[in-house]
Amino acid sequence: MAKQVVPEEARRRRRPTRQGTVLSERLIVETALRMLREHGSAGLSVRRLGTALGADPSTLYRYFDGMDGLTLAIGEELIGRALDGWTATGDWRTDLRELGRRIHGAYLAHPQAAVLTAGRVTGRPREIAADETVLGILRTAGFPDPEAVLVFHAFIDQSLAFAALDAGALALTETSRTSDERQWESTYARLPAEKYPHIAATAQLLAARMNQSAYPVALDMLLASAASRLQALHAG
Amino acid sequence: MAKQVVPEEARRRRRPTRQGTVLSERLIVETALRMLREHGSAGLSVRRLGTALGADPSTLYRYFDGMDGLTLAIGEELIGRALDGWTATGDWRTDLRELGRRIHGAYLAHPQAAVLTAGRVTGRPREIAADETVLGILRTAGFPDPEAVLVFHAFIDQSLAFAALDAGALALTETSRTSDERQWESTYARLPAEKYPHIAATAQLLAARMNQSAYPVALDMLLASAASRLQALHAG
DNA sequence: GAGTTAAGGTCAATGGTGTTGGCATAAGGC
DNA sequence: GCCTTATGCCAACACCATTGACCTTAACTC
Repeated sequence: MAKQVVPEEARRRRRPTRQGTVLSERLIVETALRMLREHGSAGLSVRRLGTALGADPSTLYRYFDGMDGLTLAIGEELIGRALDGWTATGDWRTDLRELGRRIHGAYLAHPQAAVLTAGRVTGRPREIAADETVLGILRTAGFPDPEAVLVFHAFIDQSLAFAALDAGALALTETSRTSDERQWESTYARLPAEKYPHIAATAQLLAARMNQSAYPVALDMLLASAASRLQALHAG
Repeated sequence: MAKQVVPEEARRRRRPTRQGTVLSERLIVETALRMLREHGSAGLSVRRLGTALGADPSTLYRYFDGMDGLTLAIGEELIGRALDGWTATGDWRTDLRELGRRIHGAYLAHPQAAVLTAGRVTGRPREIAADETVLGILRTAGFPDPEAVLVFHAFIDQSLAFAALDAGALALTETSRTSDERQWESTYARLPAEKYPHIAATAQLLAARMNQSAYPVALDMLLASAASRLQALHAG
């Protein structure tokens, strides 16, 4: 009966596994993250995680109520890492650009976990702290509350949306990913100019661009638009 | 040997399955979409799809080179539906806004499918047509090629990224979704003003906003930024 | 129409997955 | 040192995608 999961704080007996390792929630989450990073998207499975820890796979169900609980724990760890060590400069545009890139980057560092967690509202302390920070930057910059909330919403969701999208691309199997990436050189670059004049005219530029993330550009455009809204408000 | 997949156009012999259905790529994709809508994202498997079609699961490998190929075909269908019946007005900003909303809407109509496919580059005809259309709008509007490609990339990926994010929220189980949605009224609205002044000050606005999609706002901001770039180019 | 070819269906098997119930053993409280 | 039970292990279950071998029959040729 692996139904009852004992919360980490209440854990008393720590019996080493057959191979000698002593398990803990921390150790499991960290090992899972390492496996994801090292062995790619297909790298994480309960069985593999078990053997990596030197434990029977079913043992993990004493720590998490299933694969879902494990991924949530991983996601929580990711959010925490996103803002570690950030400090404000006082310039709202600089600060938001940096924060956006950090969020995006933290998720991309663990694509498989990002795909699963980027869309969820956890309501946990570190997520709340991030929201408070972004809202504070906007309100301090002079955005009136309704405008601040609009921009905040667009900023946060855009960051998470691109994180999930770009993470999804990284999380594909090796073959799927290179197949997707080659499309811009193979299929698109060879389309007939009569039928697809615009693609044909920009084929070089497309091939050079489309395999990167569009997030930096989209982020700068969002910030530029916000800046001109702010200016309009102050002028009027 | 199920390695060779015959392209749909070259298909000559159509032998009915044991249960009498005559297969085709169209039929398979449509059945897959229906299964995704009805049974959720975990509801689609080769086996289930096979039985739903009255065919042996392995038969599907005569039509697609695996689950991946099927996913791409579904994505192609979705993007195709987005553009069905659209006509240009000639005003680039109006046209792009409408296209963006159509893409976003088409994916949200099939959230589970959108989650699977929004990140993929299919390189199939209808996707190519969509790309050609958007690029054409930008180049015709007067964006020089490098700028047109940048804006195109940001526009397309932003639309797909938000489609995937918003679809992900819709694709959650009922309980997870309402739990996520309630966060803004329960957790966030009750935070102490001393520790979270900005969230507390805007709690009402947040609760009203955060459960909608931020895509329309983000789209308008992107278009506004593009417009001012275009203006700057013509002025300089 | 008869003969030939191979497309496109089926069957059976492989090696993977998450998950669970039962068992045994040792950790920690007494 | 005893007793309880938490916790690790084992075996099994029900799925999954994918593949190779087989066989049926549609469609093409003469």
